[in-house]
Amino acid sequence: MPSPSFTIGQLSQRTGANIETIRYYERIGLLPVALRQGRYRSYDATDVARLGFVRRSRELGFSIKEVRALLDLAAGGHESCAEARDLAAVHLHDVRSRIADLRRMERTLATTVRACDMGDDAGCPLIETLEGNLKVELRQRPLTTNS
Amino acid sequence: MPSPSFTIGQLSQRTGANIETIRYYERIGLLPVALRQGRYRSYDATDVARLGFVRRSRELGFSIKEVRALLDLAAGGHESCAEARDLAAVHLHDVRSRIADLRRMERTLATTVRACDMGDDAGCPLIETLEGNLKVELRQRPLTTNS
DNA sequence: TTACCGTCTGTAGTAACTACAGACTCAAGC
DNA sequence: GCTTGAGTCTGTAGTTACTACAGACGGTAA
Repeated sequence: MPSPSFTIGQLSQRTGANIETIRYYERIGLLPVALRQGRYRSYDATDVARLGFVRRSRELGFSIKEVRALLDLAAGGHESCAEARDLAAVHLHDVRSRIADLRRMERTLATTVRACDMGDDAGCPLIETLEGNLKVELRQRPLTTNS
Repeated sequence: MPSPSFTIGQLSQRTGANIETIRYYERIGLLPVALRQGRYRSYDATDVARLGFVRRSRELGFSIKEVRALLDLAAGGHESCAEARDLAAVHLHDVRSRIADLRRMERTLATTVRACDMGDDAGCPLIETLEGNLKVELRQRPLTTNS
């Protein structure tokens, strides 16, 4: 018996991908051109799996290009594992360096916001930081000076 | 005496912003339309300061729209401090949630890469994770099984 | 029959740059 | 005086990964 088929809206619900995105993936060849029932696209379990794979990859931060590579590797069987692993390792390195960047931002922002809250400054600590008038790491002041 | 003036290339060197970006900022009104010497743009210390402000803001992850607001606040004097602080606080919250997202990615990637390295799996742990065959949080396996 | 929802194609918009093409200017060297 | 090369100019298009329409069509239910 034929596996049940869905409309694009149903595929969207099942995978969480939005409809425009599904059509976009088809356009760029990340998903195969869908079969038609009349002029409406028609999908089955295979499509759900493939789109699920794409979405999970994207959620892990892989780029579309990387997702393409991963799809190829997934089709290639277990010999591809080392390659897939390397792709993930490179990506992991990238994710870690983005985390480091964001943490630097976080520290500076948190420090200046805190300085604003203490509010014993002639000017605005944040603005002054952005103007480059203050060294970005504000020097520690005794909390007793506070208000 | 007039303050010394620079070409766009010199401004670029002084601030680290690239030339195309400087012209882009002018086009979108983030920097004022530059004076000309002949038909070349001409900049001075004021421009260095303003562009420096923009760059530092961008490095802290503020969007162009937010940078515009910060520039207005900086021009507005110290009454704007509370507003600037709030903008930064909202942004800080945003940065923190991006960090949390990336950390989730990091954990999953690190776990799957490690599982690949242990290599006692019939298939490829990464691919299987992406296929949704494994719960994303891989269960811990005793290290003694390794090799 | 009318209303309404879902789907279709095709195009344009988003953010923040970056990368040209092709023309022009200016200073230095011969 | 001429050439060469570096720097600059304008204007447009490309990048990433979608998202948001407009305007037309299809199918179903009251």
